[in-house]
This record gives sequence, C-alpha cells and structure tokens, in this order.
Amino acid sequence: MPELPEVETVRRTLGEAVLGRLVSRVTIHRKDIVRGSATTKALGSSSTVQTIERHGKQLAIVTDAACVCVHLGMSGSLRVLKGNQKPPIHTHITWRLDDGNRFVFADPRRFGGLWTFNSLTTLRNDRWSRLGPDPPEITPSQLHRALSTTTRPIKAALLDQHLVAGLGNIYVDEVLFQCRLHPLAVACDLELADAQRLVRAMRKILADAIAAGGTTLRDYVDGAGRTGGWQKNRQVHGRSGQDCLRCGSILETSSVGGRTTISCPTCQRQVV
DNA sequence: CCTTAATCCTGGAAGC
DNA sequence: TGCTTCCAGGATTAAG
Repeated sequence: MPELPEVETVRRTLGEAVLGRLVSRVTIHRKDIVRGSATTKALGSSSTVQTIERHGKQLAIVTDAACVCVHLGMSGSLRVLKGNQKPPIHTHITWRLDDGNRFVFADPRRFGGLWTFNSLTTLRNDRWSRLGPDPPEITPSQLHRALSTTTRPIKAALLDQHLVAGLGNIYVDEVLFQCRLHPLAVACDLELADAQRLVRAMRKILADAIAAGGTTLRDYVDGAGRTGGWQKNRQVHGRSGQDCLRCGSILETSSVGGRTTISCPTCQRQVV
C-alpha cells in the first residue's frame, strides 16, 4: 500500500541511518527482483550513500558509484536492521553498512522491485521521465491539461502515474471525497476550477499524511520499523456502509478502474 | 491511438 | 478445527 506519503516517510527514515555510510557488502537473496544489472556493484557495494531521492512512489538510493531505483509495489519495504535484528520474511536484498547495521528490501508479493542505473541522471531520463509531476509540483493548469486528454473516470486518471505521480487507491478516494467529486466523473469534463481544488486537496492530504508518518492498515512500516498514524484520518477509505462524515448518507462501494472504491452518493458530484 | 481486463504474488480473512 | 475460496493492489501486458 505504499503511496507517496509512505514512500516519502521511508525516504526520510532510511536516510537517517544510511546517508554518508559506506556499503561494505550487498547480498542478493533473490536475483529476479532486480531488473537491469543485478550485480552487487550495481546495487552499491563498496560505495558511499550520497542521497536518497523520490519521485512519485519510487525511490532512488544514490551512491558515488551506483543508482538503485526501488519500487515498493504493494507489499515492499525498505528497513534498517540494527545489530543482529532479524530480517523480515521475504527479504530479497541485504545491504551491509560500515557501522555494522544493515538495510534490507523485503517484498512478500513481489509486485515491487529494483532497477539499477549508472546514475540518478540516467534514472531520471530513462525511467522517471515517463512519470507525471509529483502533486506538490503540479500546477492546476498542468493537471487540467493532463485530465483533458482522457475520457477515463477521474479516479482512473489520478491513479495513472503518467499524469500525476504518487497517488494510490487510498489517497485518491480521500482526495475525491475532499473535493466532492464522484470517482466516475469524466476526467476531460472537469474544469480548471476542479483541477484547482484537486491540486489543493492532494497537497493538503499528502502533506498531512507525511506529517503523520503515512498510513498503516496492515503491514506498512517506515525505514525504522515504525507504523504510520494517518489511517485514523480517513474519511471514506475502509468505511463502506458507514455514514458519510459530511452529510450522513451511507457510503457506497463500487469498482472504478478495477479498484475498490468508496464514495458518498450524495455529496460527491457526478460529472456527465 | 485509445480503452478495459487479466496478470503477477502472498497472506490474511471469510466461508463452509 | 481445517480446508478452500476470495480478496487486497501497482504497474505491466494483452486484448478489445
């Protein structure tokens, strides 16, 4: 379930433990989780961690000799292990640091993965260039223009990482509820004012969720192993059949873009 | 070019 | 209690 706030929280918490550290050894437990060159060198062995970057839901662990793009998918995690701390189940890659600690990539469902690049520039040019802007960066007119190109439901469009990067199923439902927009509203029928409201809501909700350390429904923990706290702020996700907190109607479940969707039939506006 | 649907995978929950 | 079935979902791929 890692969406932008969870991935950003991982970026920050992992960074606290690994920035400036030398990677003394990399162990590949499962090779097919790595796309591109799956050598320990390409994964950062014998190099120093310089920065961890994020675009949308993806991270880049950048050393002075390697650049590893990490996508957590649905169940992936990047965690620091102190001392002899036991690695989580389904740990696929282990990085050992010069301070004796380790950090690991684990992913039970293997929807995530690692992609190796020569540099952050190459990653940005070859991979991240296909993603839309992050919600904090996108302008209302940019979003309006992106939405104008598709007849898909607004929810499907917002989940498309090529238009705007970082939203997943949980936050997109929350954003649409906040904006009083129905998930099935046709994207290209929305007006600039709708895009303005969407941008404002995305920024607010994602910023609040980052401040709360992300949302933990079941498995998610940050780089230090801590759970998030934003789940208690959800207005619609996971509340099917319960009262709308705004108007009291019963929240309904549907499937939009193949995803379970919760919305209020009364106060979320259907457009065409 | 566009869209939607199937697919990958495991573990937890629900059903029998 | 223990087995089976279903479901969760991000992104890619195939199909319509």
